Amino acid sequence: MRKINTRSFVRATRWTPREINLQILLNLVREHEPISRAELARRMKIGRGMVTYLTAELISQGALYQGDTVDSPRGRRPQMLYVRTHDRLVVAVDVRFSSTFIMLTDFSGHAIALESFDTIYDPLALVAELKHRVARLLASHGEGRHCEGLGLVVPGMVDATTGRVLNAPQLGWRNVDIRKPLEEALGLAVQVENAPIACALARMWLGQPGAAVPTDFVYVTVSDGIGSGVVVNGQVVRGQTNSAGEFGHVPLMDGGPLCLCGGRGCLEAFTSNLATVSRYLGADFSPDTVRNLVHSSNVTIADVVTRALAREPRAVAALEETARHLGAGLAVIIKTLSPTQIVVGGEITEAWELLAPVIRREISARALTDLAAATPIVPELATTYPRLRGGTALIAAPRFAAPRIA
Amino acid sequence: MRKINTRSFVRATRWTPREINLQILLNLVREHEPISRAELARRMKIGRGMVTYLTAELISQGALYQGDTVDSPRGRRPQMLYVRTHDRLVVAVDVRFSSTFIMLTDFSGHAIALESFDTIYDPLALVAELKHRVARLLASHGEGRHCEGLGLVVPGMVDATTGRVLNAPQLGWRNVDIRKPLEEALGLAVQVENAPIACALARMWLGQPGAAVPTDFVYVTVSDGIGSGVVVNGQVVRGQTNSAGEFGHVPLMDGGPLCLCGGRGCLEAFTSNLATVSRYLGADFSPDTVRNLVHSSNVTIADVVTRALAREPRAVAALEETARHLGAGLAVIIKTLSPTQIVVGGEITEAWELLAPVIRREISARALTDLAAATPIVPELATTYPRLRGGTALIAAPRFAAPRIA
DNA sequence: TACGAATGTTCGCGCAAAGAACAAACTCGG
DNA sequence: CCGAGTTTGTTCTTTGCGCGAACATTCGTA
Repeated sequence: MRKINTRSFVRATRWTPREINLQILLNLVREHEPISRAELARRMKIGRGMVTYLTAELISQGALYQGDTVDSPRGRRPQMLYVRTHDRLVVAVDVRFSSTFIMLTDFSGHAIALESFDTIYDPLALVAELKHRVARLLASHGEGRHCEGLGLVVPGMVDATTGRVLNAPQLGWRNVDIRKPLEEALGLAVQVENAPIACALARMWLGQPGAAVPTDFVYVTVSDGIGSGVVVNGQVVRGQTNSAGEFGHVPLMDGGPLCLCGGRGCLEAFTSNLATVSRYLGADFSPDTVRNLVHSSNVTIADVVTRALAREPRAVAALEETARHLGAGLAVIIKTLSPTQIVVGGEITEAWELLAPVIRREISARALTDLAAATPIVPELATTYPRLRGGTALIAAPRFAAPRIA
Repeated sequence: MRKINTRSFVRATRWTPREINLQILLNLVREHEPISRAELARRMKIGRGMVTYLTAELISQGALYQGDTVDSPRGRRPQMLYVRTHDRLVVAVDVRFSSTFIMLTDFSGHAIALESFDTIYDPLALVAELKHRVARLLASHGEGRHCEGLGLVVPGMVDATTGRVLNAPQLGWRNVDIRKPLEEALGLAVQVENAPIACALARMWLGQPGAAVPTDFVYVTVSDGIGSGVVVNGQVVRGQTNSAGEFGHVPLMDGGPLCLCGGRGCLEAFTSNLATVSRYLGADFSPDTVRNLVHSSNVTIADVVTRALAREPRAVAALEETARHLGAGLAVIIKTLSPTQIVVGGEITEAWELLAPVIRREISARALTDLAAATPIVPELATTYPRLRGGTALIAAPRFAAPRIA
């Protein structure tokens, strides 16, 4: 039951049903390909004539293509339909503190080429570098296929409608309009998004076909900070000021270590990679000293994970302590949003076998009901490049989204 | 951007645009009544002919009626349209621990009659009592007007689709199907809903016309427990198991008083009315002893509020301490959901002048940004019967909601 | 080779959106 | 008092799409 916003509504026209049914059909093909027109007619409960009509439109738009006919037990052999993905390209860009990754993918998120370079913090210089590299990538690997856009994933708060980066402390960006210069330099449609939200979008839109696709879940990223992408009713929750989902700064205790946000006892102060590494080094977490300490010690979170997997006691203890607090934080998410699952991303997921039992124990101890305690907690390994998949999703998803009506 | 659920979608038919535009038109009349056809045509950007056509349909359905013509500076005088509310009735029922309230209202939520009786905990006996009272109310105050349904508001978890009360500890109900027996006994459509969610729905659907209607907000109720109704993108968030919004059991500190949920340091253990009264009485909060203590002392939350308003130091201190923790709890809501406003309901709102500055101070100290710190916190006084308005909204809202498409 | 069965296409009907034309009802100025 | 101008509301025609029925196609099988 949704309320109609009378200040900003979309009226239905004569073409609205067509628009809606085209989109439904496209999504059915996406999730059941290969699929015949007759099967689509059955699933949509419309006549086969209508399906012919709609598919013709989608094929002429280049959204679908028709494969070969296929054997069937009796009767005319059906002609299978597919979503056109392999010859539509997307450039996904992941800007991180140290490195920037560029991946050329097809429309379903399959990687075609990947490269990286040291992150350039000046926005315009970054645009120039990207222009050069994207052109080279498309020339060498594009094979003349059409590029549909570029998805830029940024570690910070983004106004998705304008593509303006509101605040990305790791890059030193505040109120930077990166979309317009990028679009002008590249001649491509550009979408900019916050990293955890992009990861959540990839999960929702580029999941394995056939797998149950969650429409109510939370994606939690554990890296230098704790970020999250919240999806409710199949839509991302942004909140008033694009600042929804700041579970990282939910306090787990009064007092506790000082956090970068100025508060005390924040989830992030216990579970960020900085916190985990400094715990491993035997230091208390305090924002002023920790960065230097961690940097000078030359120990990274990857090292701690590796040593924990080799069962080095101090590393195991540091990670288990992180898991303990993370479990407490996830319990808060479960209580407030009751998602069907929580996805956890970040380097520490490599040691999931160590973390999972601790996290599960903490959640069970805190959950209000057995069902809530059983909420699946799913790791997403960094080796699958979730942020780059997110970049692809930024461009691909709008082509499959429900039209906005009423 | 919403994902289409291919397992459960609604295909558009030839009549879909009509359905959508009828609903948009109805909502425009609702928020701008009295309004002429010509003005509607301008707002919807359709021809006046279309409006005549659509309004004729809505008038024949009994959703709108046409008032008198009205003066205009020049040209033909417009005929004003109104939503038909005064001769469509709704019964709202608020089942609470001690008393049950029944209110007969019109479709816009205006009270026609109100009565109450001691709550009957046996579901079937309650149904029988309601049958008797509703029949009497309609006979004495109905004046032959049609009753469109009954909205039942319950202090507990409800599966809104089936109308089953999953768990209402105050009533001792677990898995009680109250809707079907009520519908059969009364011959009326019945909707059952959790109290804070119903309050949120009333806020969204029965707000003053003209006022900016929030589509992203949280309604927090402070009574024996802390409940909440969360609205995102104009839709209620229910979560996996109808257990979203349990902000009452978010821990504010490690350790702290034991809560009824078994946890420690829950928001509810600091800010429920039980906690406030026991604090006033000088007792620590612990679930076993507190109920007896509060009961035997004969001091109610209303007494504490009254004494605080008379500036009795102990009462003021008890309430300010409650406000301090409530502010910390609301800060968590702001961080996680970033709503455009938070509405606070419950007896303690009578002393809002004492609470507001403390709550605001606590939020400011914890908020991540200035904008977040400025999130409006709005009290809703119990004298406006928010739960009964919620009951009306349960029946009225579906008639105005956007049709589910795609 | 005829028949049944399934897929895919074509065609005609009916309904609603869209917009133009028309009717109605008022003000104002001569 | 009457006509021009203006705004509202209705009616009528055109257009396009959903929808179902009929038709064409292509297979297996008797």
